[in-house]
Amino acid sequence: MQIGEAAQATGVSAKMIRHYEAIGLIPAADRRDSNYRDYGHRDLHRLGFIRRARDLGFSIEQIRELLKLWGDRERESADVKALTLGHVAALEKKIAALEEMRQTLSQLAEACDGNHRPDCPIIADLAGEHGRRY
Amino acid sequence: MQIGEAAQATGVSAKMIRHYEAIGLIPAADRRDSNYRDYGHRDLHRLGFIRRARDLGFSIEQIRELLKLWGDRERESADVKALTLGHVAALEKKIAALEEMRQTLSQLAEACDGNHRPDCPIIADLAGEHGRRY
DNA sequence: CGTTGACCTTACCATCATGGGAAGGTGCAT
DNA sequence: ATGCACCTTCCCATGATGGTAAGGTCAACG
Repeated sequence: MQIGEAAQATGVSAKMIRHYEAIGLIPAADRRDSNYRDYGHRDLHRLGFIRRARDLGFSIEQIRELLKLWGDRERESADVKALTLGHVAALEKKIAALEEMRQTLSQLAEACDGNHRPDCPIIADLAGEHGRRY
Repeated sequence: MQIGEAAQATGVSAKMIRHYEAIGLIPAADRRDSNYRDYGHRDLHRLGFIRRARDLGFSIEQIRELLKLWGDRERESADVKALTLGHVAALEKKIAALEEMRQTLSQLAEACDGNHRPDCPIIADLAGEHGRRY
């Protein structure tokens, strides 16, 4: 199977498949006489795994670790769980930060008339004027 | 005031102050005979504005727009509000995406024993095994 | 057989915001 | 005058992804 078909099948772009190979996330694909990369079942499975992990927000390095664990018959589920919980904690931190921005901005926007006049609590806040920091 | 002190005072790194100047977000700073950049009150105020906007997650281009509006006596608060609400919508989208990841991963982690055995619903999910997609 | 078009190859550049470091100049205190 | 802290510019790196250019491969169609 050529790279384009593998990309289609797994939802990982051909561009990214090559990239993952270049950074050693996946082994170098077999090549045909044409020098085209050739993918089989195992490769597709691995790419699907990566795709799913990316969708869940794992970083490339975390995925590298997950792939190692996936292939390790001696793995302890505790390791997988720890990695996952670490990622969940990072997600929560990021969510909290974005949520705070959203909250602040929503309140400022609500206080803004949004008319043709220039007066605007949003600009006032950014400019560091007294009434800020909702 | 030298760039280091301005950085200290505004919380914007010297590195970024130079960068903002290079991309035209702030006007080129005055120079002393030494060729050192020299900052005054106006500059600090502007940098503080940028800092606050960055903290609220606005992109550089959005900040460029906000700065333009800040300095525009003819501005309409509606424009500021619209820009802000657009950003809020983007934040909400991002939060929702992260929240979904968090939710899925939390459930998978909860279902994982986290012991010395290899069996793990997290790996199973990533590998595309049947019971996945919580 | 020859051309076309879809696919592949590598290599380089761009994004976005930020930081790191090198190589060298400035300025003040000892 | 030596040292140290600060400044200057320039280039490179991050993480994940996409774009484009220049060229090779292959199957189909006339």
